[in-house]
Amino acid sequence: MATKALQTAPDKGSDISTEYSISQLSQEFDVTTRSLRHYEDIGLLCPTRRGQTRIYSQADRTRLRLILRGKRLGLSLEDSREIIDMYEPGKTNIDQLKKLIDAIQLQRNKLNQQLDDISKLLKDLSQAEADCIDALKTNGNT
Amino acid sequence: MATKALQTAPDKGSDISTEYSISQLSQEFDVTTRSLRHYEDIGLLCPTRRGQTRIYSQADRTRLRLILRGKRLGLSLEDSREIIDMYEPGKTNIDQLKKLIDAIQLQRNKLNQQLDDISKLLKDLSQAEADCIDALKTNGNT
DNA sequence: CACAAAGCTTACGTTGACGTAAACGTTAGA
DNA sequence: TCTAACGTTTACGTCAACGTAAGCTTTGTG
Repeated sequence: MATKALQTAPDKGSDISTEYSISQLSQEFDVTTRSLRHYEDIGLLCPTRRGQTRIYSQADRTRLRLILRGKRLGLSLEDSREIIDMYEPGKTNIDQLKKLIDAIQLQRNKLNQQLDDISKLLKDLSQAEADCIDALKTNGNT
Repeated sequence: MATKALQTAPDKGSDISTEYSISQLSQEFDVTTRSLRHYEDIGLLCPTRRGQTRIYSQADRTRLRLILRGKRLGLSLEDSREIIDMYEPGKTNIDQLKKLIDAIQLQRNKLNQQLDDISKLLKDLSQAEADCIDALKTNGNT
């Protein structure tokens, strides 16, 4: 099913405790609790509650991972929301599915552009580094 | 030399006119003139002037390309400044060169992380797409 | 019991990266 | 000559993504 991407491998370390407090998640992913609450404010996360206290599930944790991956790639939270929503079901409407496939292709194009950008940047860095080392050799003993 | 990365191939189309107005650059790279002036405000570009009017050189054009590439990768303008400065000379100081090499390695690590993120995202997208198509087949005739 | 640690809400503040408007100078063409 | 197109500066506005502070409840511990 389409939800597969949001399910994580059973996590053989911490078996039963498939629950996380806000500070746990905060520490694990090195984000502030403020950010986690913010992501909830804008509907990117929706932990359940025990009383007032937020309880994060495995799915929440996975969503957070996707959010942060998106951030590393320079996506806005809105962009991430779109992408994350791609993994969600409930899009049984055929037109929606077709639109979704288009959106996926669009994202793919952007990512491929990024791949290209990165490979160029890596090349440039290598060149810059080589120039540095060269300068060190040439200049290092004057 | 270390400036090599900032020099462009002689550009066999427009030979002599190695000069660009702000609107030319703006159109060519699809950015607003406001952005170009902003990049200058924060010292990322420094076109010469004819009177008051900005004149952009090939080097400026290349710097702009690097800035925009950085943006596509989600870098802040400050990050881009650091990277761009890596290509600059005037770092004849040996300690600076060594620090530079470290900075380059750091950037390389970040980029490799991005590569990893992207490949994962691409995989996820493929999976989501496959799920979509599957849903279309299964559901398309009910 | 007191009090520190962790949680909560509300709400104003901040930073980066520009957008937008006002008010003005220069130059080419009808 | 005048006006349309392009250029300039100055300066306030905006939006996303949180930071930060205030004030309050809940919970475990010496």
